[in-house]
Amino acid sequence: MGRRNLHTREQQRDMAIAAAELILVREGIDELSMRKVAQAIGYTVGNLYLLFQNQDDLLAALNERTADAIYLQLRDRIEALDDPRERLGAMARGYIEFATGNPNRWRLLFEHQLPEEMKPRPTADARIRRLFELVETTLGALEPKLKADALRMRATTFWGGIHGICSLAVSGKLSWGGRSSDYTLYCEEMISTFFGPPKSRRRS
Amino acid sequence: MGRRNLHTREQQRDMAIAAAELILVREGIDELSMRKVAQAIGYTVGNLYLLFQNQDDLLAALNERTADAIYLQLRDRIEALDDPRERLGAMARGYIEFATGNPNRWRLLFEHQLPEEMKPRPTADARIRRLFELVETTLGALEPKLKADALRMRATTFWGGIHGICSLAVSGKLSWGGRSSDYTLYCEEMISTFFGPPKSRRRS
DNA sequence: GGGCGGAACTGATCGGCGTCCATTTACGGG
DNA sequence: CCCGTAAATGGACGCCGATCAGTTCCGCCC
Repeated sequence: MGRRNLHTREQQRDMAIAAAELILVREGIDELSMRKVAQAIGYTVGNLYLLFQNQDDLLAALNERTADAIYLQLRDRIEALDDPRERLGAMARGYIEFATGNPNRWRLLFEHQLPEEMKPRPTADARIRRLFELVETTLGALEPKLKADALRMRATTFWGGIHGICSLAVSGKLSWGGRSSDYTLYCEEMISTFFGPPKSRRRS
Repeated sequence: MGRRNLHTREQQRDMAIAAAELILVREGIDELSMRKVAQAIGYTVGNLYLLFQNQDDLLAALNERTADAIYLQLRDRIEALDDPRERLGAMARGYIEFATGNPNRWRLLFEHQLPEEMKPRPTADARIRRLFELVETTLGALEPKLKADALRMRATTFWGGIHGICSLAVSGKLSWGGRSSDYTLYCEEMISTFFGPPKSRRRS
């Protein structure tokens, strides 16, 4: 076969990323190969390299989707909430739920190191920064007395802590320190430690 | 060549693990292959499979060494300290310093997922549990009023938070929330949040 | 409408990988 | 001295990421 023109370049890119995401979710990171992606979208391997620079380029594009998905999920969780304290809790819970509910996507985003030469990916970094700024803004509403530097520091530390819970939960290593697998409990403990006990304590 | 008897099985295992660690540190995870390890110790690839069940088995053995190294480093850091608060701080700083100083070894230990069928590795899990219990014991000395369950919970949450700082630092993603690359600052913030300001505040 | 330039896509190829196993080597007991 | 057997080899297999000369056919121009 030669020229087909069934899909535009952009359509093919989208198809490839979606197919890669499906393979990632269903079969795991190790099973995600360029050959499988190519076969899934009905093209050859060589053609994939006209759409992406290399495999890591495809993975980076996939990671952008994941970052968007997390951002949107957190945004949905907080849009009906007014209290900053509740917002931070909802965001933390949403983050952990995404990580434990989509471990492969989460791991690829945060634990797969891209080679050095691909570092300058402004769009990808911007997606994560947007996610982080959501935390920083909400935290700023809760503790308005903090200066910009202190606020950034506090937000980073807090979110790093939540991120650590996710990291251990996803890799199944939280159980090393006990038996409980309800990661939300650790999340609540982290929130309480940073921001004190919840305002309205439910009975029992 | 056939039978050589230059080294015992156990010696060959140790040589292979040491060689793998060297490659891991010098060249990174992606460059760590069975073929390179075999060549480094002067044997063939096939012989490696008489020493290890497969590549993940070798990596698991390597990870045990890393866990030991972290444990010993933390133990060294705290043996001259009496105050539990200072001990926790020293452990957290030691953990972060190990992670940022040995990123490849740290990543292999915590971010490389072994396949399901290798899950029952009692020795490996015990090494990590020993490390965690060091935290839990020290925390118990600082907050003796906590019951066992609450203590475990608090220790897990605290260490998860420190672990998250490490995770973001190692993957270079802490800078997403700012510019500071002094990970120890986040560490101090986390400690202060959990245990209050340091007892003896140095001037300035 | 016909032909042709070039875009679109293929598929064979390369080197490297993890894994396996039939074969070869040489040590040590008889 | 010789032979059984443990020790180690090396080549084979199927998969991987990546490359690129070659093939096909769309659409423009005359």
